[in-house]
Amino acid sequence: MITKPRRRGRPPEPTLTPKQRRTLELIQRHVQRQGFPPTMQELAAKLGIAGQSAHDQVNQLVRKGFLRREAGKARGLTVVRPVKGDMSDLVPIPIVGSVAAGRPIFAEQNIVGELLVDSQLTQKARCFALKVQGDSMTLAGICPNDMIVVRQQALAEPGDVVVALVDGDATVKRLFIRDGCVELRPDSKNRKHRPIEIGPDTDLRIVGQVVGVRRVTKTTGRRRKPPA
Amino acid sequence: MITKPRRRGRPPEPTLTPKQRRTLELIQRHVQRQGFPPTMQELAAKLGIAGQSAHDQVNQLVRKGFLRREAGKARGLTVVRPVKGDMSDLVPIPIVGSVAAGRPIFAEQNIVGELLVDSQLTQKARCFALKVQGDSMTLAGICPNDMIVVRQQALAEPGDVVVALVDGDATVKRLFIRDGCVELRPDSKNRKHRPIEIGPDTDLRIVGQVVGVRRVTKTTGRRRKPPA
DNA sequence: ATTTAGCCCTGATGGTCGTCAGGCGTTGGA
DNA sequence: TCCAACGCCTGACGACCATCAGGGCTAAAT
Repeated sequence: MITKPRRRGRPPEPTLTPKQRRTLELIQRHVQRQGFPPTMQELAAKLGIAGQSAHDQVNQLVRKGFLRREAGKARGLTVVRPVKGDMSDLVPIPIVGSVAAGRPIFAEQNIVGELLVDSQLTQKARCFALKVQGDSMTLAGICPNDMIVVRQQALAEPGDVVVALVDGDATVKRLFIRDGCVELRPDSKNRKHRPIEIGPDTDLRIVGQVVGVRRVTKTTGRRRKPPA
Repeated sequence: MITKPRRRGRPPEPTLTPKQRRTLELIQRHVQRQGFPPTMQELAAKLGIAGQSAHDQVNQLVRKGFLRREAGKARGLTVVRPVKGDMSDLVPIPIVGSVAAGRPIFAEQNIVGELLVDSQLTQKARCFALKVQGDSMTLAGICPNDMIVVRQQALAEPGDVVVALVDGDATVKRLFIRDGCVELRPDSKNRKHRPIEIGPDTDLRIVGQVVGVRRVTKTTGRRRKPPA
């Protein structure tokens, strides 16, 4: 038999209260969206309560083992045990018609639509979507008519699949460095594609790195139950 | 022909300088280990430079598109483009001999060894390792003699695989709630294991949630080239 | 009725943090 | 040789932030 201390008064909640769950979800979302935890007052503002109340709330979550706090530090929270539920979050990125030298990619006239992608993919970076034209990167899983998600950046590292402007023409290629020279290599069985070597006279501008691919596989007219 | 503005003076670095790379790596590691980005002075301290210098450094990384900053906010950094390299990081957790009622799990005498696990797994939570005894959870991928990594916590949600003390005896089971009653169910083809229903008189204490499994598959005496 | 948990508040305090302003030395193109 | 990029510094300022102290209300258990 286990001796029970015969406590008086209201017993502690054995689970997360709705308020606590809400708080935890908010912190989680903040970390996912912003990349860092909220401060007590940011949290309080979003919850519509006072700073100290948020502090109290967080204390409970720490006590129950959902959060860890680095005492005294700004934003010193870590989500130790994520609460269940779909935290995914879609953000729109522009679909650009073409990438060419001279005109900025994000120019109004150049945007032909919008694509919703998971915010995890873009990570707050400037991104855009682009339709693939050639078959030079099929081995890298990038096929004609695919939509690729490109993170805008002027720098890339060897091995990265990039969108680049070579003397004004846009291409998708894998970037390498050989003998101190930049080289853009295709990833394709099609032998007509050859590596492009960038000499000192060539004008190379890296537009961005491919961070995602979106493909809509063609379906026949029939619906449901395709032959197995 | 592209008109060159004929700039004078030293041109900007087109890549990450070693210092910048080091700074970026440090920030990345901080985010991974602590769950939130460092402050300017924390960064400065680790780099061995002044706060403002760290600020300058971060500015460059922002300019080059590796970081994003939430201006004016404490720890307002986000790593937009992770730098390559293995950021994995092993932390030791204690291997406990047994889990029983009465004595604390982490008591010195109870620790029979150490296990190195990826810090991503533990996420700064209190964890320990435990050797599996029965075959009641084989369908959940937990076999006899496996080492399981357990995150210590007194609360769990339906569907979680937990380590629990039922009237003083430790078991690994999957937790469910039926008719408002807690139920611990085995995941095994072995019919001798039956669900345990927790009545109001049963003393249930949840020790922790199983977050990982470690198994060393037995090998024969021979080395290399086992029969295929 | 008493006690305690959960939730929320105000006000104050002191340290932390981002940022501004300005300066120094080195280095590498033009 | 001149200029600009880079890396680094000191000092100061104001806003932000975690935390303390103390209190109030309601609900649930003894």
